[in-house]
Amino acid sequence: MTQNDTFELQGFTPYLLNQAAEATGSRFQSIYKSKYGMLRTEWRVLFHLGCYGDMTAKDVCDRAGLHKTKVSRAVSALAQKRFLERHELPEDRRHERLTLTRAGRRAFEDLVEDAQNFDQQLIEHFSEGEIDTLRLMLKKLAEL
Amino acid sequence: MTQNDTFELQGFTPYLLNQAAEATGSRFQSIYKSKYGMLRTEWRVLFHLGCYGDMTAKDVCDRAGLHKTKVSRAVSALAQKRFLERHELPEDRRHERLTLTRAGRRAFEDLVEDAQNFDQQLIEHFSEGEIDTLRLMLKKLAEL
DNA sequence: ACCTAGTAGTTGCTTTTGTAACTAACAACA
DNA sequence: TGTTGTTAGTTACAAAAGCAACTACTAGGT
Repeated sequence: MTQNDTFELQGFTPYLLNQAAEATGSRFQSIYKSKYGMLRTEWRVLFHLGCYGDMTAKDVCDRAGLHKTKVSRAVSALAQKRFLERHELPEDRRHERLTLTRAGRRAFEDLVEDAQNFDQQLIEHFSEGEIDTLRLMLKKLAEL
Repeated sequence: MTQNDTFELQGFTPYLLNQAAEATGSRFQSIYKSKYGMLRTEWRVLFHLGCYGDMTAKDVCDRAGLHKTKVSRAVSALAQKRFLERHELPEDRRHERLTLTRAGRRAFEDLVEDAQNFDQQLIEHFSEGEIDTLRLMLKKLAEL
């Protein structure tokens, strides 16, 4: 436990981001996992559909930055839970429109509440200005 | 693509954190992966030893917030690459002190440079005040 | 009509992670 | 000296992620 080079791991941005994301993400995951047995990717797909309305799997990939196999499997899992339905588009039968079922929408709305409470608990440790800065920076870092 | 509930995914802190961490992390990963064939956990263990000096696997677990199986496998992989050596402690033979070899230290020092350059490129998009705020907030979020 | 190229989504196989059970060692105390 | 409880680290098995090949379909020439 000696040694000290100039480099400080605790100041390395990707490491800090990862630690913060891991800590908050895994805590939040336990909520939707215990309630609905959902994986993180399933949660994401559900929320994309819930927040932005019907779209194809490809749209979800692009918006969320997820690989198509991951989305494909998440969609299958959600379909099996009867949280969404797939409808082939007649104008191009390669695409399928994903739509939340009533049960899917209920789950989404339930989890929105949890998400809001969770986020509230996170951000109440900071000032409004800090939160705004954080959000702005994270968005920028995400698309760099 | 219609529908819009009050909840905004782009404002949900864990989601933003995850996107930013994923984007920066995977970009940086490609560096040490291509150079040394290292996985993320291996990189972390290497950097813990390089930055903070010799310690046991347990110490790494506690400091980095990693599960012991993950660390165990990363240590094995690094040992196989001849980047570290394990020495059983005589006063308690359950523990083993992990020490970087010369090759391990060289790899570490090489990657420190990459990390510094990488971080430089990230933070130059922001003001010093913003960076300070970000680091502080991420640390706080990580240990909440 | 046919050929080529490209796209949405799935499937199969490999690598990585997570979980729980295990081994070996120590500590405290009867 | 046992016995019980605890800890560091490994291993075996199951779940999940990554990658590449595949199917089914559309589009644009010729």
